[in-house]
Amino acid sequence: MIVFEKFIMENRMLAYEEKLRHNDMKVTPQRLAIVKALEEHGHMTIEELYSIILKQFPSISLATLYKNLNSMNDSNFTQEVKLPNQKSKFELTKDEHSHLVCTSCGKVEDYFIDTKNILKSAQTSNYKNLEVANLVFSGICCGCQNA
Amino acid sequence: MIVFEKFIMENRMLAYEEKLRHNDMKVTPQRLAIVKALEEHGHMTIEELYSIILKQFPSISLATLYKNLNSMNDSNFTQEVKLPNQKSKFELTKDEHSHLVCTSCGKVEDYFIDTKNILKSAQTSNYKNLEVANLVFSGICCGCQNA
DNA sequence: CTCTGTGCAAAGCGTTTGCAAACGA
DNA sequence: TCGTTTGCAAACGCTTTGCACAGAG
Repeated sequence: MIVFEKFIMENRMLAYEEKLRHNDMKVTPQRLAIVKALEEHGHMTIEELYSIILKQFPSISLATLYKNLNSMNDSNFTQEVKLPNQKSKFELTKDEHSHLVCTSCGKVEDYFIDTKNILKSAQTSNYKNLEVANLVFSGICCGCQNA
Repeated sequence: MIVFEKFIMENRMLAYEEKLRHNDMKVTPQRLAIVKALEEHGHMTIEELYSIILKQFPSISLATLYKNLNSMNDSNFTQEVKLPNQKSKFELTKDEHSHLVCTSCGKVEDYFIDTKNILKSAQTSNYKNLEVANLVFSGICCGCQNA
């Protein structure tokens, strides 16, 4: 089973390498480390990313991290998630989804909800073609509620 | 009619003064200018606010603006609105509402939508008491569509 | 071989802080 | 009068830039 999951993960990383090349970005170890960290940890602030990657690349510079995040954001490979009362976090771009945020521990979770109806109900006389819904729901997660 | 509207506005400003005092904030001309600008212009970035207020108070400093926005945010008198692909804007705190954003001109509009059902539908096994929904809808506003 | 990416140091920019003087209550 | 606020200047922290070298394709 563990072997199987490892296989899945390796495959996913290969797909990311492909995607990087398709976006005219070279596949460097540093870049892969960023992708892998985001893949493993989900939503991360720049500092969190930096401290994780620093373990693998003690010589990596913040400038490199910023440059990479910027180019990856530009090519829509990654995305910034703006959150209330928190620093922005970054995630690998996936299908459109919403976010659940714990106001106690700050953790962010993806939530796939169909936004078509919500978008439709938000149409006004001034906006007839709303296309993107950026939804963030806040509350206390079960972990924090039990503690 | 114009007299009437002026009366309404003056009344509103008096209410803001009250609210400021209730939050242990002194009513200074600078503070009132910030409130008035937000009341008149709706959603403003710090730079927009600064350039407007500078016309009334050529000597106001950015530090004053920041200090005031911070204290007013802390007492929930104003609120920061985080937007995709834009700098944050600030608004006077009103009843909970959502935002419509034009991806072309960047304008932000309040939209009062009932979030109870949306919140309910976003409950997961990990979040049973979602309380706040931060919704931003993006599209092209009619003004930009016609142009 | 060429062009992009990396790492470093410096610059840049937005925001905050410390302090003396001004001001609101 | 007393405590808060203002304006200035300096400090601060995060992000970007320029450049020489390293590395991917």
